[in-house]
Amino acid sequence: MIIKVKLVSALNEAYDALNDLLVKLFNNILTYEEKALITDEFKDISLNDMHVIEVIGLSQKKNMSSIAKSLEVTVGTLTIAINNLVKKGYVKRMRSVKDRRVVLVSLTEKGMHAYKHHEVFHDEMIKAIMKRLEGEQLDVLVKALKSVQEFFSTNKQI
Amino acid sequence: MIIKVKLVSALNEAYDALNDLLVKLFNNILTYEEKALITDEFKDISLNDMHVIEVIGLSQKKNMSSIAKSLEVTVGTLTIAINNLVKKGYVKRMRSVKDRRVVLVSLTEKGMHAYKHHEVFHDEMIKAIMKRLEGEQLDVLVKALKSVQEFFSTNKQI
DNA sequence: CGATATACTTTGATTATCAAAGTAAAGTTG
DNA sequence: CAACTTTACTTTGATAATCAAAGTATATCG
Repeated sequence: MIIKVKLVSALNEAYDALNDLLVKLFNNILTYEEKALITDEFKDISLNDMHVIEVIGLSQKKNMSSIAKSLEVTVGTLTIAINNLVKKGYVKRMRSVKDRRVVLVSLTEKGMHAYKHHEVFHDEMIKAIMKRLEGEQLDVLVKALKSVQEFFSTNKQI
Repeated sequence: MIIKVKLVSALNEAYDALNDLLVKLFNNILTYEEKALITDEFKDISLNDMHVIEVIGLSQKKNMSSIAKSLEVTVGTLTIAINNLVKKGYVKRMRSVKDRRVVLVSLTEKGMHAYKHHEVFHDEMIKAIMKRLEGEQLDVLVKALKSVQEFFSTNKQI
């Protein structure tokens, strides 16, 4: 009897802790990320802009459709975001020579700096997590997050 | 030598996995929540509206300033959100009799239904997460989330 | 009573977003 | 190969969320 009660209450504790943590985390991550990213050097771009920059990435030119898909916005919305980033000097636009309908987008030097700045933020967050976990706990966490992530990605379109 | 390389690469793997998972999870949870909440019954309110409803809560009347503070928006922004929710019948506005500058806000019947709907969503999400985790996974997840939360809340105002 | 503070609303501006219409290039087909 | 369809993107018009600053009404303090 007692054992059962104990088990249940441990589960309840985990339940409450999870609920509480998820709510708080969501609130904090966004405001933290915003404040961490929008420094004096990059004061003219929004968190949203930074996410566009993140998706464009350092490696190679990307077309509008694929960027829009990654960001889960319409191409029209992306056009406006890219207009802004071009105006501010973070991003270059080019027409593809192969297919002249296609617009190829890439980061300027300034855009790459912003990208690296963002990377540092992510890095610190991940390191902060890893520092606090010992040995196989890290493994367990990765597995746990994977299965949670699976749930969300498969149930995404309800 | 080999052992060291192995260790480092295991850590790197964990690092990459964590980074990837966190980014994906964050995006997916938001879209999942949005889709789960905005059903046929509550098709006229946004996720944002739902968060306002959540903060108002079931218990007692709240004034504008305290709600705005909880949501971390200006009172002006909240005024607009509340105008909408009143127009749609989710929320009631009253003047305090004690201090007639103060506006007291509470949920209508319809608002309470929406609140409960949201609660069910949270409950199902947490249960879905818990169901997928075995043994110590739950513990480690909670611990990891706690440390992340700590990281964010202590570093919040940069 | 008059000055100041507080609680809220309004206003004007900006940003993000979408759906739908528009434009231009590429592909298909009779 | 001319006409139609599809694709890739931009533009337009509308809406929502947001802020800072100005405005309004009430309360408090000296």
